[in-house]
Amino acid sequence: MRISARADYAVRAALELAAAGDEASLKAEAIATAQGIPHKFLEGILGDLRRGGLVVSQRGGKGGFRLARPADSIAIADVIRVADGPLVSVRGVRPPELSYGGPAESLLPLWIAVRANVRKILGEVTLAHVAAAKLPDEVLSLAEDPEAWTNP
Amino acid sequence: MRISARADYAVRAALELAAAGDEASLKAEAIATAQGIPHKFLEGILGDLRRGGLVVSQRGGKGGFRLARPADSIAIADVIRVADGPLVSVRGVRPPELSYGGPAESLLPLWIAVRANVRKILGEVTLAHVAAAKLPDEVLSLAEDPEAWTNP
DNA sequence: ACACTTCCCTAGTATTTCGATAGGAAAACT
DNA sequence: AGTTTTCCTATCGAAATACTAGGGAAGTGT
Repeated sequence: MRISARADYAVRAALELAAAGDEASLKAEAIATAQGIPHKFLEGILGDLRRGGLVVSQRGGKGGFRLARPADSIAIADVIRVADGPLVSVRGVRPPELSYGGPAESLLPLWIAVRANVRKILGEVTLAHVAAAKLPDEVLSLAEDPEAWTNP
Repeated sequence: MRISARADYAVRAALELAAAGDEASLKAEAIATAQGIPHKFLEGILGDLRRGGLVVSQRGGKGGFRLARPADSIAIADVIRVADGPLVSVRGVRPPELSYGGPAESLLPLWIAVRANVRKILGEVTLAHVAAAKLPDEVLSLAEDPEAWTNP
């Protein structure tokens, strides 16, 4: 279960914009160096965010990008979906489109349960939450369990 | 956030073995046709499961594969880890090895929370649960919510 | 008008994943 | 001995991922 570089970069770029304020605009290059993201790659990702309606852009000397909506109205899940497609997929397809036979039949409800659990977190946490380092309590309590940080 | 073909296939193969009983053994070819998995690709995956100590193999005419331990002692998470590496990774690395700067600092605890939530499900559900189509109640109640099946 | 900046678009490359195929050695059964 | 099946290696191609390069379009400042 892996989160792609695209998704990670998209969220981090959106967080830089959220931290800059809903009015201010940042240049792609500034975001790239601030977050250590290859800047031409980031340009493509920002294009997706723009086409997805999450950011607006401005060309020219005083140009750059800024959020299209307030940071507390954009969930992390929104950013990932626009940049990277479905939040959770199995072999590239969404769980409801899968079909399993024989003893694997109950695998589908299992993937659905996993997806529901991921959605519950990423659909609720917004850019404003993360940028301000104030995660909701339920999320924080999950992350604070020392066992959650152990490796295997 | 994607579950790879390797992981999906590995779990389904393990489920076929679990359904066959802890004693019986199945040939790779039989598992491949039962689950519609490319059989040479599956051979490689079964090799990983063997090296990971989850299955044992036997060559020759009456050969095949069987589970190395009872099906109710093998979690879905165990199978995925052996076949596909870490359960959850960001850009290919495990969350604890990541480091974020600036407004993205709280992204790490967020990924940790997501991972903890995924673990809670996949670490608890065993091959026996799924093969018998009897998921634990907490998991079932997540999967039964109609909203969990909607697409976006 | 002109230069400069920054976004925007297309194309190209390297690596990995997924899947198919192939050849052959080792172990077990009939 | 001969068949079966795992096991190991190797390769190949298509697609996706993670970038890189170059140039055109839109905006700003002088």
